Amino acid sequence: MTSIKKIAEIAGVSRGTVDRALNNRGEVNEEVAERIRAIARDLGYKTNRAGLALAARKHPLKIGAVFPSEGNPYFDDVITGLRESEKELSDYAVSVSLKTTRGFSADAQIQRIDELISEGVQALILCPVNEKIMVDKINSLVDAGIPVITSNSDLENSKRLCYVGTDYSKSGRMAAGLLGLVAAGNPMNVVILTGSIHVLGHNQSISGFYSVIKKDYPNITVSDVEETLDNSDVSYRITRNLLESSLKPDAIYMTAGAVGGTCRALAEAGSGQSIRLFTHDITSESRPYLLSGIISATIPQDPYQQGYMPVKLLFDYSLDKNPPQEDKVFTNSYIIVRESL
Amino acid sequence: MTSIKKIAEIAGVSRGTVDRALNNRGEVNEEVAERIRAIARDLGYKTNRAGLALAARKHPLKIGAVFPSEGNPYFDDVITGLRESEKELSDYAVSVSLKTTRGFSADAQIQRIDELISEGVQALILCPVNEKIMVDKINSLVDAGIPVITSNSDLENSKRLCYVGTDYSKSGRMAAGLLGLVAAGNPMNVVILTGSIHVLGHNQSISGFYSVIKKDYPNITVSDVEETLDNSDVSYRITRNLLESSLKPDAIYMTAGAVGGTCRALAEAGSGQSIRLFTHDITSESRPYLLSGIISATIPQDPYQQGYMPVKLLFDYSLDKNPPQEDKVFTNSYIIVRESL
DNA sequence: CTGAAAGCGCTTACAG
DNA sequence: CTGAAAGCGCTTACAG
Repeated sequence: MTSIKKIAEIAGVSRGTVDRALNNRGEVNEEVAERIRAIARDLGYKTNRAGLALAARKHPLKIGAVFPSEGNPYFDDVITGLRESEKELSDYAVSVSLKTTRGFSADAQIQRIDELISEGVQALILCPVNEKIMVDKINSLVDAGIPVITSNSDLENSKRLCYVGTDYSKSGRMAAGLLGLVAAGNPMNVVILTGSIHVLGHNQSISGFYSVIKKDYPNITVSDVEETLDNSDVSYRITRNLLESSLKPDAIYMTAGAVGGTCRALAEAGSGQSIRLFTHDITSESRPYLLSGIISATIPQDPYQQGYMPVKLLFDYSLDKNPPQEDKVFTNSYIIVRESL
Repeated sequence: MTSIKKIAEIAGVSRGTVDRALNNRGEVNEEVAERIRAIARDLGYKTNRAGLALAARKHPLKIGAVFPSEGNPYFDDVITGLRESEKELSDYAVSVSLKTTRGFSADAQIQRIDELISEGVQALILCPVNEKIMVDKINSLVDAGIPVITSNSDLENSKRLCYVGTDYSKSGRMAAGLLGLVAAGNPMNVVILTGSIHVLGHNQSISGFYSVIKKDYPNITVSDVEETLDNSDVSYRITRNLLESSLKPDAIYMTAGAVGGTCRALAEAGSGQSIRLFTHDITSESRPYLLSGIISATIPQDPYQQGYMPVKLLFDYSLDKNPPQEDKVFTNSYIIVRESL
């Protein structure tokens, strides 16, 4: 293992100079710097994280996070991941300050961000609403030297470092694959309940779903797409209507939240009702319904990692200033059934 | 953050003494030790891994691993996990030396273990065959101060530190849950192809499978259980026979390997054949069959973690000598379909 | 039984 | 532009 010390000896300079050269801190003669870099390259130098971490304790890293988690159990696991990551990095003087909002409001998010900035956070994790004003906010933060990672919901056209979250299109394709499996070639009529047609992710799930049934499962038809606005009162009402409708669907596919309302309506209709429900995610609210069989199967999208990864990535970035390998870090989607719990 | 230095100041002793007291190295007056421990407790002292790691570089940790991976693509991901873990810990002077065997032979495994010991490894990761002689070997290693973690396959009655791997019973239950979902209340006749009735894990999968269909899916019947011995020639032949049999099953559930042989037989029978195949794991061999629809769905068991976790756990153990929280660290099982790839 | 000192690999004022 | 030194938190011979 090559260390800075060894390189310094070989180059005949001090360790400080090697540090400056290798980390492009300037203030070093370009010829000397190039010689040092060449030696490092030849010896396959890799900076040692333990040494780095120890030195970094003199300048702790404060990370801020803003999530619309109030009243939304989906984010429970995201926050667990966030805290676990913080705990694992506590030896490296990393701390995470979390602010929450209820619902999706750009104003509320910006307010929380400003609070965090005044607390002195040096990096941010955001789950931004899809509005121009948030793009501007993110860009001005990044310009001011505060790196931003988007989690769960992306703003592609902003200067965020990267996105960590669901591959919504793939999740939709998987849902279609699962329905195809269950339909087994027989006709199946599906109603899609989506969150909002204004939310990019939800639309991507629907497109993914359609792309697969069009290609592989002509026996599956979608008779309706309705918005729940992630509101369980709305999803309850819609589901009640479906149950009474003359063209009762064989299955419901929910791309987003408000799962509780639909489950409640199906549960009230009793075990005789024959609509099968397929959802994403698994929360404290939906869990009992998977156990009781109201939900046939669900496709979670690793919310834990959506909290865990951004902290790690911002820490890495603070050390080496190299942006993450991937512009979009997709979390795993996988199917679970009652017996998985 | 409390450090050893701070505790030393408060206790009015040297850092060396604090270190000895907190890590039970002996050679310290019991009253002084107790006072130091009390201070550490009150201040919520947690040893800093970065400092620890740096000091540990003077005594690098060499871990040995023995896997029956030759000719068995299942272990590809296990080894990827092993190497990734090694890479992440390289700053902590951890290295992993891997030896492989072809097939399951206690003699071959013991020979590899002895080679590793003579290379000076200080801890071992094993995927032991289920034989008394391996229990004895593990026990004598542990008695000699070499901690052992079993991966993928356990020997519960040995002195291994812990097991990392599949919850076979749960995997079997999930498979049954999935078949129940697909059967949708209609009669379904299943043939189980297992690896060997002498392998504990395979039997646990079968029991798990039965427990669920007995409780929840009376419409599912198991007409036959056959052994493939993880040999694709055998599974090919069995599957051919099933295809020609008068009581052709609706589905095959494979608990173990030899998936390739069954897939080949089903593929040769053409798309008109109506047997649906459910398996565990996903390998370079089985992947194309999931893509082409020969395999309806599969339940991998996170082989990557089976390599990744043991290295981390042995490293942690080398630092603090505390055995892992769990006696059995189960890796995740989850259902994937073609669209998951 | 205890302490002083050196060292793991890195960074960073400070002095020149 | 460069070096010497101190320090992050821990461990460990060595001396007493």
